[in-house]
Amino acid sequence: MAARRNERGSTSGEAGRSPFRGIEPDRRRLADEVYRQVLDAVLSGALPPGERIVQERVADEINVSRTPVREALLHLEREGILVRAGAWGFTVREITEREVRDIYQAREAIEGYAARVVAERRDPAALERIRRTIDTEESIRGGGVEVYFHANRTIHRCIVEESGNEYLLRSFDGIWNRSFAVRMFASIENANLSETLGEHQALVVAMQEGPPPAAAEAMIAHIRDGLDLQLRGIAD
Amino acid sequence: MAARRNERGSTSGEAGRSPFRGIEPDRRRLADEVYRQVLDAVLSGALPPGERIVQERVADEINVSRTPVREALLHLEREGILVRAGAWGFTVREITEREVRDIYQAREAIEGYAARVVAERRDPAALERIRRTIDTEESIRGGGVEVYFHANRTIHRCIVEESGNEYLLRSFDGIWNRSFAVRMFASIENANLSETLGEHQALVVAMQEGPPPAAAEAMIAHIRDGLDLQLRGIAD
DNA sequence: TCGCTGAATACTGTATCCATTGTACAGAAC
DNA sequence: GTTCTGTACAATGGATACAGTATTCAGCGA
Repeated sequence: MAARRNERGSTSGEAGRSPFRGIEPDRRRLADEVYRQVLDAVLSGALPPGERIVQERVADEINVSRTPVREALLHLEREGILVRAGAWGFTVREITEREVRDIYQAREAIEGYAARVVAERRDPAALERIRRTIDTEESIRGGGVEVYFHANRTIHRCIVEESGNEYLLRSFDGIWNRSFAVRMFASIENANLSETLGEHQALVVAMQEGPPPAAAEAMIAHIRDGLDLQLRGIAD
Repeated sequence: MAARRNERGSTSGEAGRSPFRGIEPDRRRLADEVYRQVLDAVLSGALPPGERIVQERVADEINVSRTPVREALLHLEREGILVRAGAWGFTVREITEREVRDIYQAREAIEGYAARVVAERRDPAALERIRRTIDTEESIRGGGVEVYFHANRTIHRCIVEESGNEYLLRSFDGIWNRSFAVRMFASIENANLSETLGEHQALVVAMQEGPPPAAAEAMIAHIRDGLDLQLRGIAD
């Protein structure tokens, strides 16, 4: 279970000057590595809600000291992924239906406004990138709920990226990490997935042609559909 | 300059059960205390942008070890208040005009939607609390820019609180801390302050009577006025 | 059998120590 | 005089040692 750190490609943006690529493009702090691993474990479901997480245990598992583990867990706690469980370390935070609604509502605020900004700019390059992202991600059929949600997230994140606002993007990531963390999508049937996937191209049309507030409303309606889907899954 | 930890009052919320107030109602982690103190120093301007912040120096000043200081600074870095400055520790992050615009834009997303939610609920108690908060805060005339901004923040935060959505509130706090941190309001003239202060009651009317999207638009317009004020201040 | 008490235990929070790294500066070579 | 190199230094990242606290559980007495 060695840490994988070679994800970053070459720094192609400024290539051609030197025969050497940076000698440590993957240099990270151990704390970041631990953060990533624990978050992945939560997102993948390996650490289900309620599971106890003890600093020393984690430290032993990945062969580091408690210091970086502690930093990573505190970070995850501040993000709302973990909660302190008194004298028993941390646990993965449980989620309530109320919180599912809050998450979707916050998404409406962020992503609705991002759609509005994109519509205001009406930048052809941005719209084209969004369109291509949708084409790519929607073509990935089959593979279950996790694949679907990854595709959906990629599409929605792309729109927020194209708003060009770092603060909106940061809020987006915080909210989506939370929602993934609790695996709120576990109960959605594959059969329903295509319902919302097809709506994305309509969003692009709204951003490209409609007035900006209408683009926001289209996004909000789209997210509300997703919430209905989610709540039906919970009810079943 | 020893650490002050006796700020929390008695736990009045659940009083009456025991004649003793918890023997450690003020029990906090040192790291939180350090976080608070450094953040306050940044917000108050005692640590201006560009100022070097060294862990050991801070630790000496408030008589703790480097460990809690380290945690606090890393937390502030993740929130975007500080940036790492290579071998010179941390510094308070500078801000660009572009970022001022992004901050206001993100506020439009969050607070605009919060106003919409409040308008959708149309809860008399919530509206009444907002109205009272506005009355209280707007009555505080004089005292300079900092007082004005504190009042303004209190009013806006109250509206987001009444949306009842934890995620919106969390995003709100993150954005406002950032904006305070860089003291982006330093250049606004007192003379202009009353311009926007008077608009708040109109917001309540919009939330109480108008359709929810109109309440959002009213809030967005109000924030945009604030941005204009801010940018005029920068230009001067 | 049930409740109370006190010790063992299992954690986290804090302090301190060590290793690593990046910067600056002085001195030597060209 | 300029540039390169080696060394000193400053600051962080990580490991480990220590202290405090909350929980559990065993044992004792009513």
